[in-house]
Amino acid sequence: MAHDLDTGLTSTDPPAGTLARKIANDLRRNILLGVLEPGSAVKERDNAEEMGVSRTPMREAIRILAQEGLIILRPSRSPIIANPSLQETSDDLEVIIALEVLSGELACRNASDADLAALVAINKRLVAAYDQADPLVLFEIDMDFHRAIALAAHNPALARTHAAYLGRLWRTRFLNGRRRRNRQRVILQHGAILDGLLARHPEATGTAIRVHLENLMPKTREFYSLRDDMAAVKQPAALARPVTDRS
Amino acid sequence: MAHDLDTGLTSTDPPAGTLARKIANDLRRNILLGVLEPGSAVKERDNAEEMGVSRTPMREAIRILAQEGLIILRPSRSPIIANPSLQETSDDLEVIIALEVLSGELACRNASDADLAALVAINKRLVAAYDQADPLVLFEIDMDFHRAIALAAHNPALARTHAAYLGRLWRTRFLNGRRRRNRQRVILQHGAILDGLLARHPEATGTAIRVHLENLMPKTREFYSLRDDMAAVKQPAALARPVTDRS
DNA sequence: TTTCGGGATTTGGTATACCAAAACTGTTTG
DNA sequence: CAAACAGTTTTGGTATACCAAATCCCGAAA
Repeated sequence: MAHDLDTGLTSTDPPAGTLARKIANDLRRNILLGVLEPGSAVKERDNAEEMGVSRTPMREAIRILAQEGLIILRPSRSPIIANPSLQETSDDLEVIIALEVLSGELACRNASDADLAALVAINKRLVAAYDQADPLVLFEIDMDFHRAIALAAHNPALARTHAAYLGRLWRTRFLNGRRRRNRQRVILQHGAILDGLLARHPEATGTAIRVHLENLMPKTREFYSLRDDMAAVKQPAALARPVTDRS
Repeated sequence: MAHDLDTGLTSTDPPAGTLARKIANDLRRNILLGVLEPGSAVKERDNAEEMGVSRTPMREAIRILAQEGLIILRPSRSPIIANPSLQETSDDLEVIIALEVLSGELACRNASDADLAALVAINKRLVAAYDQADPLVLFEIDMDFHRAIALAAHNPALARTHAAYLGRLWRTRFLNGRRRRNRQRVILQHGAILDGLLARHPEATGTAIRVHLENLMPKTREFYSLRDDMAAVKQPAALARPVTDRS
């Protein structure tokens, strides 16, 4: 199960086990890992032939990824790998904060002992991997933690929506590069969230989640400005392009 | 534009103007109005032939509606019109409350004068239609109001997600029957929301929205128990089925 | 009468073929 | 030399054909 990367399990939508599903998972992995360049076209004909499948399931796979926000569909033009701007990313962040705070509050009311045990176990994994594992592993544990919170709320719709946002944000964070600083802080903040949940204290839990996620906002900004700086090769600001690089 | 009923405009996902889109809009209208019985099967072959189109766009339309939550896809079985249980509906309600409170708070910061003017105009329409219009018109104005709040937040992702939940909840409310009581209260509560927005006071706005939407919770419960009672023809409670009527 | 089995049928999943619109290219023309 | 143009190509949208799994139905056996 290591390195699964299947972040988009929307239970309702496309029947599992179908070819379209497999293609979608495959494409998603390549998108998340950056194998497929953001902004590049996804031509259903070429990709289908390349993978040895027909256009129909490939087409459906593209739609699945589109609804997850990883691919942008354009009228009468090739779909392209999404390349979210800073604005879009912080928009997503705002939404996921609200969703996850709600999850935390609901989890205080609805979580089963098994749910909480799972949270504790994930946290243990994170601490254990503190200073040895590679960043990708840490990232996945981090994702698991947040996913588990949404699951513990026992609201399937919420979990589904949350998972979609988590996937998009995770991809952005991953592609922007992962830093090994601040691990200590992440562990502390996860601990605070866990404390709130174990005490079944909605306000404390919500606050802890909010604090934790709001940390990502300046970090994301930092990543983007870093990227822009690299693109501008430290040229004077007068030459800088506007922040949004998408039409 | 009267009676449009196209609640599912997800800008990203499926290119507008395509046949699949038109079919989806058509199907959605029939589902929302109850022409298509909840729980009934949607056979892509039959429906396609009936509408004089091929299976491919019909298939895609079904997927669109599935992702909106109006149709449930099952492995190797015909998709069926969603028939949300009370539990699922209140789950959706919990989520939309969080989304719309966030929208209101963001709107206090981001709304343009035009956005606020639009809100005021919609509210005026509602007051004007107070005691004359048929319930469907009122319903649409109500939807427009909430949609406009999400739009005023200037967060496209939020607006998209909010619209999806609004569509599902609206359908449930509509199918459960619309009452003409409490119009006065709705108008007052919309007014309170509007006041908060015009004052750009996030807390007041958020609270007003929360109060307004939390009203729906007991009302929804009432509708469902009424429905169950009708199904049981007022028989002794011992014969009542469990609340969830879906597998 | 009930139950079990097998074949016909229904249905979604997949592959392929066709079409029209948009994009591209190389040329022509002012 | 630049801009416009026409033919070709590329590409997504749609229709149709084929396949396999699940279902359904009916008859035979206990």
